[in-house]
Amino acid sequence: MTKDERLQWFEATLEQAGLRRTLPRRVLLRLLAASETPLSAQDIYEQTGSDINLVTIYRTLNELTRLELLIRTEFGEGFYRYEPAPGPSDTAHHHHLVCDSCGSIADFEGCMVEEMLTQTVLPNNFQVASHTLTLHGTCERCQTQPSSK
Amino acid sequence: MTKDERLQWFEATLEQAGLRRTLPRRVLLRLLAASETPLSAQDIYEQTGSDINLVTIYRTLNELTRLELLIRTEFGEGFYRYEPAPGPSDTAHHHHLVCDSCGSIADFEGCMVEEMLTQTVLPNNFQVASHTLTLHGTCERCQTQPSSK
DNA sequence: TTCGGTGCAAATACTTTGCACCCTT
DNA sequence: AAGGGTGCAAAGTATTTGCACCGAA
Repeated sequence: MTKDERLQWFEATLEQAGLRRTLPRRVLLRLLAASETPLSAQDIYEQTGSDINLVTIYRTLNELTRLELLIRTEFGEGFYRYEPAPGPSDTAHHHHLVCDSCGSIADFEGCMVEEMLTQTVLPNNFQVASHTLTLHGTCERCQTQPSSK
Repeated sequence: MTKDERLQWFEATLEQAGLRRTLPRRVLLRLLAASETPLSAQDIYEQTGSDINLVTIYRTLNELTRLELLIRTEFGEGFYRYEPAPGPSDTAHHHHLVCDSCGSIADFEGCMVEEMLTQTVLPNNFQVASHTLTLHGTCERCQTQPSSK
């Protein structure tokens, strides 16, 4: 999925939900799509130079998450981080590696949870819709020169 | 691991950490060990009939988590839940099924993430120490009679 | 023109901290 | 006796809500 396709999908989804194409929404989507790692509300606020009200950022993040344009995850820091959803033709979602030493968050592709579940018996016929997998450990940099960030 | 073995492990760990065996700590460990699902600080506060100060509960939960006697997890509710750690002879940890309809949280055994990782290439030689896996979806009850709790 | 959207101020929810007193070791 | 532990009050973060004004359709 290219950056353009992604933006078009965003716009289309907003439209068919009867939502307006406003500046804050576009800015947020652009920022999140360009980011290497999931961003917090505070991160976004700072990256916009405080031009968009923090309350608006929270409201927008909630709205876009409700529309499933964003994914919300908590990495043990005490607040949520957001990133763009994989998209409608979901085939390649990813998960995250969290370094417990420096706090860095990296993506990792090649999730095999789906395959794993075909070999697993779930209690009470639970119907799985999605899943979250986060690996904790130590990143390469922290393995040699501990701490910091 | 029997309930008695678990309690002994708790006491021993407290002792060798130089921590005192106090009423709040015992009560918390007992409550958590007896619970079917992970409990929040508020849950525990209510289950003790408000006998133990909420601040003490938070402090105790942090302390026991630091000692790795408890596992802390966020299930998308906006607060943390705690449950007893698998124990030193960790062989069978478990993960959770969260019903997005009623919010119920159930355990599920038979995690195969470890095996999965042997077949996965992680970026930058990331060294995995632990992982969190949560399945979201619909529980059996909610598949027939939606909503409520 | 019409609602939905935004900003500001204030409120909430969860969690942590400071300090004096208490109790396990 | 001594130092860690607890309770109470207050503070700190993260996030939400009420309301008047603004602006996209």
